[in-house]
Amino acid sequence: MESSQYTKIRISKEQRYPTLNIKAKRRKGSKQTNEQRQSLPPHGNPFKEVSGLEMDSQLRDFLKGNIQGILPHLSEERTEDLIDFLKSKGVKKQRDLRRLTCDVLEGHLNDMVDACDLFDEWQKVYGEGGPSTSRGSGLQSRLANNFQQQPVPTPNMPTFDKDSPYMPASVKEACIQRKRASSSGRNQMVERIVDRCREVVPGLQRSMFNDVALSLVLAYPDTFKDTILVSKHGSDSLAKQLRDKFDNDKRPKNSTQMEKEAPSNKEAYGCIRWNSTLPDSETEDSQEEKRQSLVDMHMLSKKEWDWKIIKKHSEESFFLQMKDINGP
DNA sequence: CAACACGACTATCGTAATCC
DNA sequence: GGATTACGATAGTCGTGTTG
Repeated sequence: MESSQYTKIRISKEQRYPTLNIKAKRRKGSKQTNEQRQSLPPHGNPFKEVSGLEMDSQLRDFLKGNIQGILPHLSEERTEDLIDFLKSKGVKKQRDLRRLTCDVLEGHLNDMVDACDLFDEWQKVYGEGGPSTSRGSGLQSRLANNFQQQPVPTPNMPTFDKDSPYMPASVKEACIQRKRASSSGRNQMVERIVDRCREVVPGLQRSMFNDVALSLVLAYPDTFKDTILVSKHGSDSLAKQLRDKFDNDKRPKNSTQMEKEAPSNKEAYGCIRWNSTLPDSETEDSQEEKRQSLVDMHMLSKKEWDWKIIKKHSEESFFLQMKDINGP
């Protein structure tokens, strides 16, 4: 049941693109995706790295401002307490903040939402993609066991791991035990991830879920990787599941009401309510002449097409077109 | 070198399948 | 049986190779 559901959504690329060939695959490497084509704003770091931040007072000031910026409701006392906690976890530089998981933060704050907000913000700003200034630090080695493999963050997209509050308990357990996630757990996870992304990513596009899926598959291959591989990375099913959820959520909830409000397709195309009266300025012959001129134009090469005439005659011969569609 | 063909990919939508 | 999920068709864009 469960496996068949997963198999069902795995569409072979060869099935979908029967003419896929090696030559084309070779080109793939240099291909630019649609989202890459779009000129995304640079992922700037609002917290400019300050040299000498290792100094205690500077780091404290930075952390205080940063935390209060993300969690303005947090009291002075709790903020100071959190700063001490962060320092105890080996945070020596701003970028060390990216090493803290939701689980670790929630353990101290006892607040899932606050922990998640901090985690998301720090991942967004100091995500794994950037160069580390403290590789091999005590913190890193302490936190390294939290992941089988560090998830790959996508710029502007939140990062999800087994400790994320958006991960259902059953899926988290599956990740830990390196087992397949249950169908219901996986669906629940997909729903939560899509919700969260929609919440925090302005201008979210379905293609952005490819990286989220890839990130999870890389981190937890036993739990999420396709059993029947379509591509090398094996994240196609999960990516499609996320995209489909995103798509389906965009649809109107009350389809029956929408159907009542919207005209039927036939009516939308004017086939039922077509006004069969010939315009005053036109005759059957003039309509036929325009039709013939369009046919003649079609016989020519595209270079010779006169678009002004095509547009004009197409509009003016609307009566004849409708008559041909609807009959006399 | 422009025009064209083709492949890869995305977004959208209708609808079948499945879930609850 | 309604709601949700997933499949597949279609249209469109873009990059690259081929052709005249």
